[in-house]
Amino acid sequence: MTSDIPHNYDPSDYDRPSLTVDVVIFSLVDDDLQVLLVKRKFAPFADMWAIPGGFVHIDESLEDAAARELEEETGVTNVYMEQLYTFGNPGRDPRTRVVTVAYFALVPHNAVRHRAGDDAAETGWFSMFSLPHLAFDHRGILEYALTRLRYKLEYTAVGFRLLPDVFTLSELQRAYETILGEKLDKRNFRRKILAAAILEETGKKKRDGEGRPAKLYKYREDAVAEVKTRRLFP
Amino acid sequence: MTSDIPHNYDPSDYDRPSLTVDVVIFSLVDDDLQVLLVKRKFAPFADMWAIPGGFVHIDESLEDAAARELEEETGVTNVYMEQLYTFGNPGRDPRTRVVTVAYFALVPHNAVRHRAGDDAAETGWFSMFSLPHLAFDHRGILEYALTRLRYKLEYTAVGFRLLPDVFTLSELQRAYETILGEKLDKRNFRRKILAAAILEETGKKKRDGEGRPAKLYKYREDAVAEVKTRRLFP
DNA sequence: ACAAAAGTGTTGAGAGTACACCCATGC
DNA sequence: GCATGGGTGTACTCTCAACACTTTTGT
Repeated sequence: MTSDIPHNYDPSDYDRPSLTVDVVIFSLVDDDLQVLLVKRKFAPFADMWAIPGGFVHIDESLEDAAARELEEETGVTNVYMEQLYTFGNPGRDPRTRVVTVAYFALVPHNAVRHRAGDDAAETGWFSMFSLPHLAFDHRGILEYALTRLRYKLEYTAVGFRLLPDVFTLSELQRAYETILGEKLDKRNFRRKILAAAILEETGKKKRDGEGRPAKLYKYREDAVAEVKTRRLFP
Repeated sequence: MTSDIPHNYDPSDYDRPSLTVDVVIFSLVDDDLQVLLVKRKFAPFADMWAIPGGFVHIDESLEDAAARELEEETGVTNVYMEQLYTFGNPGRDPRTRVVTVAYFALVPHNAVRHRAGDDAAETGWFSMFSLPHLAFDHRGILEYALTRLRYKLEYTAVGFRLLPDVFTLSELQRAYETILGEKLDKRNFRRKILAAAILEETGKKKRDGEGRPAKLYKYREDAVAEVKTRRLFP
């Protein structure tokens, strides 16, 4: 019921958990699924890597707080982002009770502003498949985020949100293979991804490197992102 | 990163959102999907119906807080419960900033303690298909919970968590039909539910009412609850 | 014997999977 | 002309969906 309490109830400061948002920022770098981490400056876990995040301001929504953190770290706005899970075990932060609402974001790597030490915090991209030691319960959060991302890719077509505005089907397939960790059949991949009807040809071709130039595709703005999953019952 | 801030940072009380858990308690009553609501005693929304919930204690996990609220309202423990979503728009509580972590629970109606006004709060079961006016954003939370429950039933077999320990396949099918809002084919339903291999016969039969006695089934403790969903990519 | 609910199989359609060769370009 | 990656079709299998009658009990 969200707090049905008499007006005179006055919880002391110590009774109330702090609330933060953390944002798992995924990107593809050199055919590798990477995540942006920041080096902590203060105790606890000083000098350890952690998922970027911070306190929720009193007048902003959780989504806005997550988007703000994302922009502070990457300069990027308007990317795919969804709420992942809320982690709140006592003891996850040794100082005090902190509950964090975790989000995950998919950002095209070419859109990221690579900060020139502008606000001093040290950040770095790390492969999801060889993570450093992490502060708090952040390792578990990242693993859960990867599970959710993989699951999502299996029944939707959000993978292209990690690519630039226009991309080839081979690039998209490589993205799926990188994240899912398995080879996919080229013909079946193309048939299914096109059957989902969320991409359209740009009419242009990618002409670089070797080999035959590839058609460039883009997201159809009018499309619904979710491919309807097969149901257990008719 | 969950609050990387210097030690001397001291947010005033007003800077910090309050945190609650709300629990959407589903049950089947007379072949109807119902939800337990409580009547608020205090402003705002005094005398309106609301989803049961309350503050998270400083030393309990979010799951524990949700389970505590559930038990306070129903006397029930050990039921299916999962985190639904965290709602935190500023303005959802007109007094102050309140962020709520919503859970939903599936409880067999026969297990519910029907409170004899024991701790004074008025509670009531309401059909999900004819809800009263609700406090805060609770209508939206219930609608989202129903969507998630339906979605979940489509690719898992958790429906039996709304039934008593033993049940017939016809009862289970009626539960699915009630929640999904559509008729299901008896033969296909049975084939699929049994193919999921999470139920087993008890060897007993339900002998009451009219007609041929039905086999009673129960949950296989060793089964994995999640039926693997069909993947978009092989 | 009849009313009531439980239980049971088959067939056609559509989707999923596996699989190999030709095409367009740059050098 | 050859190396490189892009692009295409088909046959088999399996799952899904639709559909109707027999069985067991109580009265």
